Amino acid sequence: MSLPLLENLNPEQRAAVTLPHESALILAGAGSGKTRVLTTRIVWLIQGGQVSPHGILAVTFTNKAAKEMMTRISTMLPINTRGMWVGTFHGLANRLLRTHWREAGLPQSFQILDSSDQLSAIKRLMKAMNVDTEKYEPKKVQWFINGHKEAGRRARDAEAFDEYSMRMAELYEAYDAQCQREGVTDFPELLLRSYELLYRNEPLREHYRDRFRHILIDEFQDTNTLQYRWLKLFAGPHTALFAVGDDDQSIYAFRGANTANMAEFEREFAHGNVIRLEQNYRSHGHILTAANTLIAQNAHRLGKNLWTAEGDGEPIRVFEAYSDQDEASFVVDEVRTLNREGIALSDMALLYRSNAQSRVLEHALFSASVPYRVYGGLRFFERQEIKHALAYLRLLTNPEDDGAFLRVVNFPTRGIGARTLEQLADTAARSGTSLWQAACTSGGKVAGFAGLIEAIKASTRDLPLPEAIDHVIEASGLADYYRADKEGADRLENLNELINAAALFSEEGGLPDAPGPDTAPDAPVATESPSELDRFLAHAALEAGEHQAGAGHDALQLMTVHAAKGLEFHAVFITGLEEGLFPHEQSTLKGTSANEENGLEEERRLMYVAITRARRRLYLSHAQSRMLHGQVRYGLPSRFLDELPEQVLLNLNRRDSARTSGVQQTAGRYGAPVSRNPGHDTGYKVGQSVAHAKFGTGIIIDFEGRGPDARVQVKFRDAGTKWLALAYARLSPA
DNA sequence: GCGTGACATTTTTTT
DNA sequence: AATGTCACGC
Repeated sequence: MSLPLLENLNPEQRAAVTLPHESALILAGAGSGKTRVLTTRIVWLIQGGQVSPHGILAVTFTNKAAKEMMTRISTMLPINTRGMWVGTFHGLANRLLRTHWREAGLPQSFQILDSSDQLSAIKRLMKAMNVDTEKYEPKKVQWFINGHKEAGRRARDAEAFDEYSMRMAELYEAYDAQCQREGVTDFPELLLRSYELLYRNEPLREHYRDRFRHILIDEFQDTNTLQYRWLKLFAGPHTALFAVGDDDQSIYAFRGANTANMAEFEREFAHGNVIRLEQNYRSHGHILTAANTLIAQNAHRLGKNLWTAEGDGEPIRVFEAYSDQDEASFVVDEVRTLNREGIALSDMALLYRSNAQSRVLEHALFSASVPYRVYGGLRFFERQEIKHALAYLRLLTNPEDDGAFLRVVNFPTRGIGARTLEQLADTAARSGTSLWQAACTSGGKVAGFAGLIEAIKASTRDLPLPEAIDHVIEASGLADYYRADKEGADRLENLNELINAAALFSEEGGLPDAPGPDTAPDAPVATESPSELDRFLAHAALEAGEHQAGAGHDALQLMTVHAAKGLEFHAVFITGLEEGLFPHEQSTLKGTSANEENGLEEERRLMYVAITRARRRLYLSHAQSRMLHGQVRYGLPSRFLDELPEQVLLNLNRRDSARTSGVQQTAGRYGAPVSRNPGHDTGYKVGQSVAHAKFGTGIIIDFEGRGPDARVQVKFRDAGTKWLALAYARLSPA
């Protein structure tokens, strides 16, 4: 078969695309055309008549990736792709549960809690159970529950060996009971519940196994235990699994991703059917060399080495700033220069390890009037006014939802306080009903609220979705509340935006997360399709919304390294390359030495991801001092800088001789003054890098005494923090 | 019942 | 620095 489809593929890519009907593992390095191979394979399978769109299941991790895949497929394949199941794990699980809600033991209008809803639900539960939240932190409980769910364990399967874990398991069980009572699920529950559904229901399982001939999984290295088992349930004797992944880009182990799934998949399914995509089409040579050298220091790898047909390109620029502000000014200068040379701002990325670092950078960019856009942070559907509006909607469709009830019963304030609610909760608990039902039989202000909800329900029954939402916002008093608030203009605008989002959702038919009416014939069991409101609410929970304004303008891209995965830019700045920040201290400090090692390796993979985002130019910067949690902290250069081959680096500081010899210098080249304690003529100052014969390199973080008594506190990179007497410790400037 | 001020607490992120 | 939580007083 000679298809134009395959023309621009290299031999490995072509081999992957045209694999026979067998399971295979594709080890695809950064920039090796992974998404292209995946989508081209789907198109190739359908075009060649090997499978109908109906027989394809394609799974991704993010909505963005799912959309991207869908778009690419439909441009290559001008046929109806409706029957194809393409989506995120959670989106597909939701689709399954909406179709088979009865068999899954859920109410038809079950709602989905996001992380913060889940945390409130846990706090509420713990309060009702009189659990000491000092001893059992709600966050830890959440972590415990989700961790077990993601490993496929219900409360009764949770390991409980001491008082603490037994109590945790009890809470887990009670939490699940509460969710069931209220008709809500959380994110991991979607997966676990649909897993159990297919596991127990053989006819249903056989139906889907027979249907899906080809299952394709993107970013396989990010799958957790439950997701892998979920996939395996779908794999019948006639199913070919096509897993694409890169173990070197696994950066979500901290939340349960299990890289071992790749090795296991190779053993269980691929049977040596492994294709490596190692040619990188993205970056120039020096950048790849740096990435390869860095990642080679990880012990646990499947092994892979990227190469490029391009030349070496430019060296990697390394810059040491005096302070975080100095670093920010440096970035601003370089960005402007590149922009003047014709590089679009949107083709440059400013990366950092943690969100807190963006503040200083934003400030500098704002002062210099460089347009920028920050990714991450608060998402659209997570804003409080949106959550309030959604809670009203949830209550309309699912009155058992106590969480939604509590969120809005007194917002805007209706004089229903803690005391009243306590009594209401008592009544509900005694009769074993929901707060809503208790409210319907009570009097006073609570009855007023119940009447309000009933009235809204009646008047929105026959309205189209956007108008119904509009009515809810007005009738609930939300609109008036924010109109009265002098800082409520933005919130009102967002509420309007919610109506727009609903209108858009209606137009598009609500795909791909929820099944439209067209998918009902797929099901072996007849079922009513969910209401548009239910589908919209699921959409809101599952796709928190990269729904941000200003996407069309040329702006510098700011984001965490995590958020940058899958993207590429002409120029990339990786900032804050300091010990403790990147690698982050939290990732290496906790737990056993094995955990520490794993933590460090994950940080290194994170650095690998960051480096491989760059096509042509890469900047690495670190600062000697940085404001963190309101205090100045002194940090050593990240060990990752030492792990890069020197011949591909260009030290920008050396061009400025004043910087290296300038012991007296107290201001960075870019103007930000750095405060330093006078060293009392000892030749040492706070913030200075020093070397010790035994402890290695470190940085002076404090100073006390003078003359022969002078002592310095040094934070060593590897040996911890120590006080040293200058008269005895043989320190030397480093 | 509700608003205000003192207090502690800070990873990374998607769904 | 900034944000959320909690206790207290009106």
